[in-house]
Amino acid sequence: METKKILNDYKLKSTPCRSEVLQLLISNEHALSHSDIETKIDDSHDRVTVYRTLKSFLSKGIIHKVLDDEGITKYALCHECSKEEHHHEHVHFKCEHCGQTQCLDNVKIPDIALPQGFKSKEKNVLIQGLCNQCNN
Amino acid sequence: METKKILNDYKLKSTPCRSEVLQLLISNEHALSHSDIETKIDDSHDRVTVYRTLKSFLSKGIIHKVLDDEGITKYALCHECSKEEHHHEHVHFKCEHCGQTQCLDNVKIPDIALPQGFKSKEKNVLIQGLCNQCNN
DNA sequence: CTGTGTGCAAACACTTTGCAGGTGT
DNA sequence: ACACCTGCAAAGTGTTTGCACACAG
Repeated sequence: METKKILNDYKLKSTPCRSEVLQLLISNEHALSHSDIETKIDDSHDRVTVYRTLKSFLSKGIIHKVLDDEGITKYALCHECSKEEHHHEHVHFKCEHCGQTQCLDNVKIPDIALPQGFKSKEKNVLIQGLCNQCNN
Repeated sequence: METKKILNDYKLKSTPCRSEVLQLLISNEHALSHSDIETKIDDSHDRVTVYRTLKSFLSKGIIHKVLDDEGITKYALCHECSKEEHHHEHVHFKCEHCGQTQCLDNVKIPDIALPQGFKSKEKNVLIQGLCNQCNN
């Protein structure tokens, strides 16, 4: 059980709901919304429990939030983060054909010069277009 | 009445609610959420009417959506758009101290190279940090 | 055994829709 | 006069909270 080990690592108790949600996020290359997750896991898990599961994953840094262009909150694994250090300076991409959102972990956000007086602490980039599956 | 002229230009009937919302957006340099707007205009206007007003402004290209880091939808005037042509390739900035979100119209989004097969059509950048008012 | 996670019910926030009546041009 | 805008009521969706019970370590 890979998920059990991960949960232990992050000091979260291993429970069926957490394992299932985590497994889903691990095996899925796209960011998933709460409702995506709800429909893909076992019905027996309550909607509220899934919310709380995601919240606990977020607070431990196992996953991060991805906002798409319509403000829909999605979640994806933190591939580049260790427990101690977090990097989210990668680009998110939403395909307008298939609707899927993904992290382009290898595409870093360039520096952007701001006007006098502004101080940048965090950057978030969402690109929309056609993904490599839909662009033919 | 500047607002009346603008509404006419965009082929929208001039009504009290539209004028008031438009005036508010014109005189405000920050992006405003629906609830910001609701509290700042005359109580007599129904919440629903404000939603519809914003939707009509959006569809005519008078304003554009700005999403902040928490997925809150805000609205700001299109300074750079004409009726025919729309540019939104500027950076949005949210100050983590005062909470205000604004368009940095002069800060263009740099080109970002995507992996093989991806095609970019629209880019959206949100930077968080301290604005020129709060950074001292 | 103890603290944490879960399920259920309910509340809350945000946004949309249908309809009847009112208003701008 | 007519099309369009508005207000009200209601419903849909997404998310949070309180509480009693269940379960993992």
